[in-house]
Amino acid sequence: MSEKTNPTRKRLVDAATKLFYAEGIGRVSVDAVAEKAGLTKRTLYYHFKSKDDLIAAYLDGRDQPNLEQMAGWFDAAEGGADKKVEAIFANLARVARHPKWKGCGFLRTAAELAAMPGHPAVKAGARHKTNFEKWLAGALSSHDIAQAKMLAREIVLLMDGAFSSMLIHHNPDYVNAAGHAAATLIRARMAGKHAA
Amino acid sequence: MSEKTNPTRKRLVDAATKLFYAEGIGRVSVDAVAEKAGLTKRTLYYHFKSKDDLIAAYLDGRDQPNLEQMAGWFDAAEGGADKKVEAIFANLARVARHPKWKGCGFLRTAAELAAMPGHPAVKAGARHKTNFEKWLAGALSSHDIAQAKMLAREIVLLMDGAFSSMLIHHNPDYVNAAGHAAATLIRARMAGKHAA
DNA sequence: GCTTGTATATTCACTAGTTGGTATACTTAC
DNA sequence: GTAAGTATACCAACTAGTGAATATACAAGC
Repeated sequence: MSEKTNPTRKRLVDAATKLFYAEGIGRVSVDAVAEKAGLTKRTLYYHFKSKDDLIAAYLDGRDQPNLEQMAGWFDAAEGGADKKVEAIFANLARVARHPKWKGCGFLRTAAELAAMPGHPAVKAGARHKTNFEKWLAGALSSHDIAQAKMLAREIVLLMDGAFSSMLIHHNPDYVNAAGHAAATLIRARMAGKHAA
Repeated sequence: MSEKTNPTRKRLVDAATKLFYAEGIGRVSVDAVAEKAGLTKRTLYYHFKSKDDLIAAYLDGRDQPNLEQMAGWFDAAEGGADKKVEAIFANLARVARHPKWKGCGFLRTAAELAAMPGHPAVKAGARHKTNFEKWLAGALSSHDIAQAKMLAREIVLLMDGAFSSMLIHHNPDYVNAAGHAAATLIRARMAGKHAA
């Protein structure tokens, strides 16, 4: 049985995902994850060699679903690339209003593990952010946007800034402002198609 | 004796600042802070009613020094507002290379305390970010930049995104890209002076 | 069909250390 | 003497991780 589809392992990762995202990795004990999964801690340690290993599995498991969420919002929006990107931010501002929303799990984990830069979970976060940036660059260039790579990076920066600002202010205006800035940058490139 | 200038209290806040920033608030015990300050834990609890209180004092103490750092970089740079803002990011990219750099303490604390949105330390972080945004809006408008408030918010978003991206990728290119995007947005307003 | 062997999967009970916070007593300055 | 400040010693709860036993699944031998 594949490591990824093992049902017990999946139950543990699902439980870890809910708890780690809701409370933060440092505030959730391994016992709590095992109990949430309806298993004992010893079983957890059979499937994961350490808590750090479990944290990395949690973030690895969020990579694809998150990318699909973003791509779904982009594809569903009407209009040009500027409107489609702005729609991602608008959807983000909407879901961020929900009381269960607690920011970007990748960024929060990196913040908690700042003292351990080589931690596998930080690397998983970096991979996800890179994947998102690459997907966005591809989506922009297929909409005939000049300098899609540079633009994608700028939009990622605005999005991570939106996550952070929303987390600290609890005010969706910041997310919408980021979306507006992203759309402005895109339109500047749509018109000119030359470097800024 | 004022609460802020009490020397024993200051020793404790200084010790907390170093440890909390270096390790993260969840990974530093109250005992460790007391020991770093050369005092006992009981003395710490005489001056602070809880660890949460100490965390808030740590962030409150960073507000002014951080603002002065940013303003210093801005003032010292040659050129127009675009160059001055870009200089802030360039300095950020420089200091972020230092191995002791561990991101923005305000954002990291908000990330750790995401499950406690009303926590006094999160509020202290929000106050600091608001102070910075206001200072930046004032600095931009005194350089004759149109829509300084909107622009200041966009730059703050880019900066928080730069902090986050740098923390997860450990690559200063992200910080410089954010500075470049900020300068681009400023120049767009310097030329046109009309809404985007 | 039944036993046995073996690898996988799970549990119970435990450890050694750390945590935030406190009860009590001592010291110093006025 | 008294009040502010500091220290010693302690607690009950919780932490990540482990040792040893057990349960389940499945195949081989007969």
